[in-house]
This record gives sequence, C-alpha cells and structure tokens, in this order.
Amino acid sequence: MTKIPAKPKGAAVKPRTRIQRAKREAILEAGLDVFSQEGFRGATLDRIAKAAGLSKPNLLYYYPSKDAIHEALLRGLLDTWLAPLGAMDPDGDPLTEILSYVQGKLALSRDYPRESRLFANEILRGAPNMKPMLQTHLRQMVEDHAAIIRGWIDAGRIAPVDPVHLIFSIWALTQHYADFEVQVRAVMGEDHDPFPGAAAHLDTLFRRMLSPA
Amino acid sequence: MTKIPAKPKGAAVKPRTRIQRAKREAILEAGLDVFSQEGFRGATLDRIAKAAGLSKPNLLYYYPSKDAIHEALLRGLLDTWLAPLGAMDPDGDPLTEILSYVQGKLALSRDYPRESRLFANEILRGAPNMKPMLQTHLRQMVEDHAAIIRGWIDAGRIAPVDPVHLIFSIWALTQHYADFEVQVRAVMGEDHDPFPGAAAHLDTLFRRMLSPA
DNA sequence: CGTCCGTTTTACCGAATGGTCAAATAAGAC
DNA sequence: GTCTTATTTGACCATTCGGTAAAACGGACG
Repeated sequence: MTKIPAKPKGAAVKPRTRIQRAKREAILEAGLDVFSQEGFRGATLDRIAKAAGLSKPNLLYYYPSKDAIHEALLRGLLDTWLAPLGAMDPDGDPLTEILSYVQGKLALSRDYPRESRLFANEILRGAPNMKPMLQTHLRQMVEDHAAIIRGWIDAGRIAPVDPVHLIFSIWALTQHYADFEVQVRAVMGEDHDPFPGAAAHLDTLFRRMLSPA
Repeated sequence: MTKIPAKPKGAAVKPRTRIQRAKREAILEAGLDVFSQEGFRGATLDRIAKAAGLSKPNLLYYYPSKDAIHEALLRGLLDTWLAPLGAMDPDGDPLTEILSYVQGKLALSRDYPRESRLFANEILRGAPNMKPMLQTHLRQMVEDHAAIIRGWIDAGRIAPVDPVHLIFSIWALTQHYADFEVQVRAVMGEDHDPFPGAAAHLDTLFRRMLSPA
C-alpha cells in the first residue's frame, strides 16, 4: 500500500488496512462475548481486552472507550438482528409467511444467542442507547408488518388477532430460547437440544392460532 | 423485651425487633429497585443505601455484603415468583386451568415487573446463584405440571402439544411484557397500557392452540 | 543506514467500589 | 441516672475500573 495523502491522523478512525479491520473485528467479537454475559456495567475493558488477545491500552487504540465498543455492537444488531425482520411478503401465503418468519427468528436465537442476550441486557436496563431507534425504526417496522397482517385478517386469510401482540408473541417465544437458555437447559437437561422441539412446538402454536376458522 | 441469654452477638443475624425487620425490608425494597434496573454488577452499595435512606456502613450493618442482599432477593423470588406456579388442578377443566394460570402469570408481570427483571438478569448472567435451584426445584415443578398436561392430552381434553414447551411458552409470553416493557412501550406508545390487549391476545392464543380438534 | 508512521507496551492516574473500624449516638432495662 | 446493648456515622482502605501519556517497537521506503 503506497502512501496515501491527507490521511486523517486521529488514529484508527475508520478501518483502513486489513489488519485494523481484523483487530476491530476481534474486539467486537470479544465485546459481544463479555457484554452479552455480564451486561454493560459488568463487562470490563480488561476482560474484553484479554478475550481479544490485546492489552487494555491497545484495545483503546482501536476503540476510544468502552461505550464506543458497546455502541458499535448495538449498531451491528440492527443488521444481524432486525434485518431478517424485513421479510414478509404481503402477496405470499399468510400462514407460510408468518411461520417461516417464526422459524427464521428461532434460528437466529439458536445461531446468535449472544446477540439476543446483548439486546436483552440493553432492554432490561431501559434501553438507554437504543430507545430512540426503538421508537422510530422498530416502531415503523412493526407498524408496516402489522398493516400487512391486518390485511390478511381483513381478507379472512388468517384468523383474527391483534397484529402487534402477534409480533410480540413471535419475539418473546423465539428469543426466550436464547435469553433464558440456562433455564431451558436446567429444566430439560444439559445435553438435550431444545431447538428441534421448539421449532415443532412453535409451528403448531402459530398454525393453530392463525388458521382461519 | 427482657434479656435473652445466649444472644448471638454477630449483630443483626436474624430480624428480632420490628425496627430491624422494617429496615431490612427497606433494604430489600431498595435492592430490588437497583438490582432489577442495573443488574448485579451495575448495582452499587451506595445507590442501594441511598434508595433505602441509609448510609453505606449502616446498610452493611443489616446485610453483611452486596451478595447477601442479592441472595436474599433471589430467595424471595421463590415465594413471589414461583409460588403461584403451584396451582394447576388436574381435576379442573384443562383449558380453564391453563388459561387462568396464564392470566395469573401475566398479572405477575404487570404487578411485579421488578421481580421479573431481577430474575431475567440472573438468568442472563448464567444463573450463577440459582442454577442448582433451577435444576431441582423448578425442574421438578415443570415435570409435575407436564405430567398433568400430558394427562389432559391423553384424555383428549386438549389438543396435543409438547407440555414442557407449552410451559416455556407461557413463561416467555407473559414475562416478555415485564422484561421487555421498554420495547413494548416504545412500539405501542408510552401512554398505551399494553396489558389489557396482552391479556386478550394470550387468551386467544392459548385457547386456539389448546382447544381439542 | 535512517526516518516515518502505525502499533504496542509500560507505567501511571483519578474516581468509584465493596468493605472495615472505631468512635459516637440512641435506646431500653434496671 | 446508669449500665448495657443496638444502631449509626465518619474516616478510611485496598482493589478495580476506565482511561491517559509517553516511550518503545517494527515494518516500509528512500
């Protein structure tokens, strides 16, 4: 890489080199581990640094503060966590659309439990860093989906339900298997994988609730 | 109160006087506030003491450590949180039994959201202080209830479902309105009370899922 | 070689935190 | 009033925490 002029000197503002990108990625990975387990206040820079294989000052060379790491992770949640929410085709078969959304969300809980717990921790604290986003972005998303669902109901294609509470139900039921994994495993046994059973159960649940009378 | 011989000198071991009981109660109340909002690590003795109207050393006179307060609160959860679980009459009408259990649990979320969030925080951290209890007490409770439900299913009195996942569903759906209250309010609007709608929705949901075919 | 520049480390700082101690202060019991 | 015991307080401590400063390192390029 040849010398680039006008290189902003405020070290590590945007990931330029592959190395920087990799280290910042490692830090986010470590931060996700620690924040999702311990919550924001419980997480320490030392633990994150150690988990990322860096010294604390070195970590702070890439991210200027603990808050910065946390906020970067929360911003990342928008992609990993809320993007799959964007998929509900008003022209598709209602039950199929909803059921596959449910299964997709359940798969997220299985494959990205740390992200789910990070989000849960943030909400539990009162969402100090996400409230504006929830009140705008998420709210809009819910309203859009609710409108679609309401359309299906009005057309008699699924049984009538409150669309907003239906969406809450999907979130609650799927995220439960990530956020309360410890409880689920304590009840079902440590070696028992709860997800296949959960997938079948949720399919049954929503199918029966929504099948038109 | 006359002199009691062999009075254990390790100050404030068990609440003897009315005053002691009141102060310990105030501390638990303050601790519930702070722990449920901030999580274990986020809660500080200073904040708890201030919320309880005491100085920090005075607080530590009644409870020997931060852990002691936290553990006392978690022990208390068994009564406030899991006791209403004890009520499912195998000889009652299945749907009525389950639906009233659901409504009872939802009322808990409405009336004791701090307890729900305290529990959620503990589970999210991996339940370091409750795991043994979950694996014994709670597991047993779930198995007992599952057996009752399975009996109802075998008798054809409700539609077949996985009883354990059914119980998880009830917990997830009801606790969601306490633990994710901020999100619910952000989506529905701050002034909108979600609980009436939730009650109706959950009644519909479980009724449709469980009504025999 | 030296120099430049991004990176890493060592040493450190001030504030916060969980907790202690001993002295001061209520609060009965007699 | 006085003795005893329970309670409260202020001063303090060791550790941890988030963060800083500056020096040392290391590779790319002339």
